[in-house]
Amino acid sequence: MARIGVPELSGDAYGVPVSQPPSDAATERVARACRAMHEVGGPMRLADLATIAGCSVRQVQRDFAEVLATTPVDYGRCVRTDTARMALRSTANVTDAIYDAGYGSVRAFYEETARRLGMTPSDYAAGAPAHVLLWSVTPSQIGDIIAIASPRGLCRVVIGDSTQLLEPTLSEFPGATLVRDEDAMVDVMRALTAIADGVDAPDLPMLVTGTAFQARVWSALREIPTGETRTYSEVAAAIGEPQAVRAVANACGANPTALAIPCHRVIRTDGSLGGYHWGLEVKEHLLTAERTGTHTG
DNA sequence: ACTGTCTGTGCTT
DNA sequence: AAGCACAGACAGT
Repeated sequence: MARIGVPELSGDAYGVPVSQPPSDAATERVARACRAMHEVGGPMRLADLATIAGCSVRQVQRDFAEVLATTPVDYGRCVRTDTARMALRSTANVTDAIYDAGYGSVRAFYEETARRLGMTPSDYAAGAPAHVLLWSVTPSQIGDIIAIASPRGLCRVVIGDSTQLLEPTLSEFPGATLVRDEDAMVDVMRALTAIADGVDAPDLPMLVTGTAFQARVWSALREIPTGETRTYSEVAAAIGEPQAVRAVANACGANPTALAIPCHRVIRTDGSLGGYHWGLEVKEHLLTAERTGTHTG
């Protein structure tokens, strides 16, 4: 039976397919390239991005694949749809907003955003190449953990009472064939329960999609080490948008893969917990477990 | 391990 | 036909 993840990268204590955290140099190059595209408001030529990043074209492509799990052009398109979305929110003139965002025609906007704006990340995942999605559920200290994955990575992780949550969670992927497969998912579930126990676990390969902004927030969250926390303001600053504190909080709340993207490690500046989609008791339990270090190795 | 060069494929104009 | 994005393979450090 197919295993989840990237077998050739496996080989740590959990036997879980590991995607190594990107290097600082790669993250920095990607950040520079992204900043440039945000200034332009859309995709840029690869050669220009390479100049800005200070490396070869090939390296830019590799960095984007590694850090953001996407390509430079695709990221640029996300930026452009984000730009259009903002513009549409603040103006009544649809046509001007679409042209200002960098689309050559209203039709081009609808052709591109029909796939992006109109779709939730879950819908996108269901329509992605992997039409067969595997799922599993396991009990843990913080409640049942339900995980759904494609062969390319985790798509969804939810926490709670499986008798209540299972049906609606699986229903989020109406276009996919969902197969319960404990065998293929065993290592993934082991890693997720480790995180639930407050134990450090390797990064899991993920196949999630969101807006360009959400992608930046989520990759920033993955860099918070086990046992540490950041404030919403700190995360906003880390992605170069110090004023976007509320947007960061929203992106945390939209995290499709609980635990794997550790949004529970983001708290308020005053030290209070802030919010958590799966219940504040769960967030508190996770942070306490991580802080007291149940680390077994 | 990280990076650049070369190369083939596929898409768009 | 030309230009471009992309990713695999390979070599240099």
